[in-house]
Amino acid sequence: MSAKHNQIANHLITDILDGNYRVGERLPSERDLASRFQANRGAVREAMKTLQQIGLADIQPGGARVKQRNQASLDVIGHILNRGELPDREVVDQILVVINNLLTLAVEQAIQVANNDELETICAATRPFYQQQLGHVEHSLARINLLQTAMQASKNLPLQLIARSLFEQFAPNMEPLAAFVQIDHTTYASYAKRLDYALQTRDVAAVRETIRAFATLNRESLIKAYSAAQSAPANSIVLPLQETASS
Amino acid sequence: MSAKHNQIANHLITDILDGNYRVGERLPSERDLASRFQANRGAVREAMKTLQQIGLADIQPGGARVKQRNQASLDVIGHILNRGELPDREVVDQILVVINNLLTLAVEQAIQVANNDELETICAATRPFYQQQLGHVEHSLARINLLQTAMQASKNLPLQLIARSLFEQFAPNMEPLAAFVQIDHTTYASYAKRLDYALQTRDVAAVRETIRAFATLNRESLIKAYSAAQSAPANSIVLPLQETASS
DNA sequence: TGACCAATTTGGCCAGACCAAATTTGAGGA
DNA sequence: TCCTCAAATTTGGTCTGGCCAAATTGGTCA
Repeated sequence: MSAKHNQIANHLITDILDGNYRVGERLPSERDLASRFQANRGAVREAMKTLQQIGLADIQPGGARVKQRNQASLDVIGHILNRGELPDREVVDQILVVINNLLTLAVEQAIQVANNDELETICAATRPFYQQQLGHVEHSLARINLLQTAMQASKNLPLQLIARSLFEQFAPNMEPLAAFVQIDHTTYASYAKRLDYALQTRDVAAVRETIRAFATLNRESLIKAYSAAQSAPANSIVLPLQETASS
Repeated sequence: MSAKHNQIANHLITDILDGNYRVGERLPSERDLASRFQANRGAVREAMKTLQQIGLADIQPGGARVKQRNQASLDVIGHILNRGELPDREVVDQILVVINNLLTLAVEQAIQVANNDELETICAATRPFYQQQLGHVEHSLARINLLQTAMQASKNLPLQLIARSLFEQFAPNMEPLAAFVQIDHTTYASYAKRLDYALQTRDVAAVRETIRAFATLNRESLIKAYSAAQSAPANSIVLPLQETASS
């Protein structure tokens, strides 16, 4: 499917994240990797460049060396989540904390710098939660929309970039859990209503508190989803609606 | 100095950020760029890969197209700050807001998850501010250390990655302003002392308030620095201690 | 006018080669 | 025996030239 240099890059990334190379250790040379992957050195070169920009390897004349994970770029998150059947629960929890925090900041900033019309766009994004009956997919889209709208209204470019990068790596990797997520529409609706009101009154404290409530709700639903997913056989993850099939 | 593909990449990045290519517009072909920069296609190829991973261009068979700035990766920030004599004041302000927020979150998390020894490392990082006489450089290093220590203690990987990426793009680009920054050591010391105490008593509200105070202080000193820098001729930026030289 | 098809352009990849810097190695001296 | 320093090797950076498949483009035909 994907381009060859991506295959190579992904292979190397997986190897590094799996700990097959120790930090500071030298990666095989480009020529070596080229013969291993039966590829041209140019393709390997591009893969190495990916590693470098993800921040997993420091590549210099003389050899490429593995860097520490917490010295990497934000773009590793997606690859870290991508390992294993389910995304790492701890990292997911940490991401939720950060996203919640960024969303709070965005709305706070929006209240400070946005005019009524711009603020109204955020309010509009809260309404689907309590004015409509949403399916799983629509609910998810509505949440994404709320996040993006808030980021837009904050007019804070770095904030937008961070939220985008983080979320784009987060969302697709949560797919395996999606089928196990139960959404408490009623509670969600009431929180959304509160957020809407808090925004219109530009009540920062209420906004902060409401988003915190959202976060708690999300976190609880995620915990349940993990429990459900882990108690289900691996082969039923793709088809959670069917009976437990034979191995 | 730098590698050729970096020169090409920087040139293209500057062009895009300067608006020489409209969003959605197709970039020149790799072969075209290769002849323009008198370089090999392979080098251009690596430069294009940089653009892609910075998120400024979407590169596909058929042509590479310019993306919107707010759809880029966090790694554009450095390049955005790098344009012009002084870093863009508005973006700098936005970054300070975000960093302040991330620091607050980190300390909050640390208070939640870190044991006393780990929390003590943050406290230790506050002490240089009020137990020692710091020069400009040492003061700067102490601030960096405080930030990093807090991130470490938060044990939140995404948070660490974001803060690191953001700060590493921010700090070097503030260099042109460094000479104009006046540090209010006395106030800084008193805030540091408050933060130390708040940490030891695990008082989240006090921490939050103190960091906000820090942020205000930083912001004010930055505003003054901009005023000073802008009133000084361009050629004196490098040598701010000398008399205003002839144009 | 609009749909369809061929020619061209473009990115992806490959082969082999040269250079400069870094690493490794080995020889010589203390 | 151990250290030092220079030679040989390895490694990344770049180059030339070429082929392939997908996307774009332009012209043709209905």
